[in-house]
Amino acid sequence: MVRRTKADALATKADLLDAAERLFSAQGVANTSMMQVAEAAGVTRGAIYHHFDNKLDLIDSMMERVSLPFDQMLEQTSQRHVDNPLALLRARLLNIVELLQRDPHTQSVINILFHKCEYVDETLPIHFRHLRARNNCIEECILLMQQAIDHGQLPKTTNAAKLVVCLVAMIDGIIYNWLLDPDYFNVVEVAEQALDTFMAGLQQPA
Amino acid sequence: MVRRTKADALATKADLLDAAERLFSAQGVANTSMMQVAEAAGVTRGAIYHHFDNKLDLIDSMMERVSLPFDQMLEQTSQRHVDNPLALLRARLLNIVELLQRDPHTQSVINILFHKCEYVDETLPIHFRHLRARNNCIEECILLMQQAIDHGQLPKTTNAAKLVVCLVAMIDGIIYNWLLDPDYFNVVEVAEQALDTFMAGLQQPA
DNA sequence: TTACATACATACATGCATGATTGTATAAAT
DNA sequence: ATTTATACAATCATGCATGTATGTATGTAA
Repeated sequence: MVRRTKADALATKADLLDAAERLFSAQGVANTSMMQVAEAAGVTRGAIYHHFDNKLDLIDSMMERVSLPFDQMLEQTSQRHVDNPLALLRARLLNIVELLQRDPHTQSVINILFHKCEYVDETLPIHFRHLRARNNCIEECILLMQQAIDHGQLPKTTNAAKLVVCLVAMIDGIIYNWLLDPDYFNVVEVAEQALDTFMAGLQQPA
Repeated sequence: MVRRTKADALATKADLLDAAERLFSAQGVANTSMMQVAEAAGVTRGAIYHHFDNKLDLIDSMMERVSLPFDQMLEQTSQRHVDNPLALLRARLLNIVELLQRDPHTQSVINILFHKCEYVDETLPIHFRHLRARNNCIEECILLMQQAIDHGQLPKTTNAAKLVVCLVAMIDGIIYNWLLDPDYFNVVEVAEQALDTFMAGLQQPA
């Protein structure tokens, strides 16, 4: 009804993204219409189609918003672990879980990715972003584990690639199950326990 | 067009369930219409609504079909492990993965549950079945781990409940990731590695 | 001040998807 | 042999959801 300034437009866009995050996370992507998102943001569908091409573009923008802090986290190499790749590996994986527990945006978006969005061709561009991030994470973990082997922190016979898949899958599984019922257990606690137990097991030869 | 015998009707029903399994697993539940399912089964929508109340009922029947072999598997207590609860625990979890690798029906249905179906209120009855099975599994695993502690196979200080959550989450995560890209790794191999490493870690005190 | 671009609201056209109803040919029961 | 129930096909009515096109009031630049 009214015309707004450039800053107001950005606020509207953010409102739309917030509303989408909430609604998608609560009711699922396919089950939420553009109309509902607009209403929740206090505008009409016209506003959405002004800011986003379509539903997919809306979701994509939503994802991009949280991928930023995630990428930042990955880049910061803790100085404390410069000569302790195994500890860094542990810290890296734990950081993901801690970010998840701390930031509600990350929580909603990961929840959408895991439980509220079908993994189909139509939504492929969204999942590509997710997969790329995951592969980056795996690659870095393999690198770190390899360094740990070279540093003598792990047995020479350690199969880094295979064990990193186990490790990352374990974290994925913990997040997956926690999001299903966040009151059932504490993510960070369980993740720590899981990491410690698994990494203790790494010391034993097969 | 034609009228069939009672056995033929059952065949039609099975065809519909098969078609639904394939299509849902390939394109997602929300993205697949009753029309498509009917066409894939070589009948019209009339046939579906004769055999099933609606889409949800169709999905539910689909799930029920595979829950049978799954439940059977859980009931068979291997005689080899009567006095080795830790080995039985390992065998139980590995059995799930082996069943998954072996049976394409289980594969499709678990794939639907994990990746092709939004976890929303509307589909709650479906996920309840899944959650119930998972909780049964967790409870039995806790029981077994407790027995292992009593048998002296694990340290007295072992926190069974917490560690079983880690274990089951790890298997979940492996399955989750494997279904995303079945060619990336061998489920059974990785699951064995994961179980062995984690259970080796159980021997170490915190 | 005029001209244009921006930020939406409103209205419209279209396209499925669902569920219900009805029709019908055949098996099964009596 | 007749009746009835079954197993579908075919049609219909309805309801969203999407995308687009248009209108309009306001900021913004010249």
